[in-house]
Amino acid sequence: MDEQPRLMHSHGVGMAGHPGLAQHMQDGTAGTDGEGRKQDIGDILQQIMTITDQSLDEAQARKHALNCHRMKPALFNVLCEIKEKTVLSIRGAQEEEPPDPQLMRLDNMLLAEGVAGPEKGGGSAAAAAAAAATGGIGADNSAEHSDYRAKLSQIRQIYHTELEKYEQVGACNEFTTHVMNLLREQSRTRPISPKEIERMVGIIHRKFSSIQMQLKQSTCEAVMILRSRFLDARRKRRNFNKQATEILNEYFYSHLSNPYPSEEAKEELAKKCGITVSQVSNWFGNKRIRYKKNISKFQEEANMYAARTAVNATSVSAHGSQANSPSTPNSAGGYPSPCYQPDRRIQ
DNA sequence: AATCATGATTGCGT
DNA sequence: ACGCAATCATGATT
Repeated sequence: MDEQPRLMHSHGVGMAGHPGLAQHMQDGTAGTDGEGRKQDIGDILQQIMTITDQSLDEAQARKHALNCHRMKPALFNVLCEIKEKTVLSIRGAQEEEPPDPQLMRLDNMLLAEGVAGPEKGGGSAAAAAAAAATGGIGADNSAEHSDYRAKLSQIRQIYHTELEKYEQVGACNEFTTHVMNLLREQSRTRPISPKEIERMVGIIHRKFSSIQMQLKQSTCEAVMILRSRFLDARRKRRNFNKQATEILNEYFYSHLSNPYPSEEAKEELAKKCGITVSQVSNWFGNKRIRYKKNISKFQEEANMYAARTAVNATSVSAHGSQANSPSTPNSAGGYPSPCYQPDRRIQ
């Protein structure tokens, strides 16, 4: 494409200054007036130059004629020679980029959001993750997230249909093979080295992958915006349901001397309450500080839960097996406990 | 609309 | 990495 000026130039100067070739030409064309086509190099080159301007049929015919021309091999060699010299300047140092870190980052993000994952019904994985992140029990906030889920799957669908167009198995390869065939075809009449074809394929691939990258980037952006709008838990804070808070409070007050649940305990609590482990951690963090800050305010609550666990303990004590009942005495040195005393109410 | 309650976030120290 | 303390932002209550 871009070598036209160069060819034109060589046509004007290079050829004329090649005595050997000129000689050869004259010899070759002198006696062949059988087809009635006496052409000099200029004409042939002119044909080659204008071949793209012709209609396809005409071009095809002309190409065929050119191919059959007896001078063709010689000319072609010369063209190749010239090309070989000029092509050196084209040979820009372009190294194949290894797996692009940014692209990988985008891929990972999309995968994590459930957008790039395997085709599933409505991105349920993402919805589940979202539900877990905001910490709710299904029925409670499924309505909240249905909008989010719908929008996410919309994004997902767009992403996939767009991606299919540029996927390696799709249009990219098709286009590439098409171009390669075209170039191979042209390489019979035009000096095109295999390396050039290779280079062209590289260019096409880079172009396609850059389009893909853009697609992924904009999809990521869309997902992030969606997330920030719908899932910013801080903006859309929901109180835990009563059962969850009771479970948490029960644990807290029955472990008042050491209200620091282990990782496993947190996991169990999270499962029982239908919230995440980090939410459990948050809850205990808040609870500890707020309890400590104003113990008297929590006195009533503490007594209530203490009484409840006491009842539990007596009913369970028949079995004798207590995995994690209040093992440490209340005075072990955690928080000053209200030490359950029905008579002594709040001071 | 004020105020309180509460889950989440942030900055810091360990 | 964890906990604490302060703070934010929202939900619930008055």
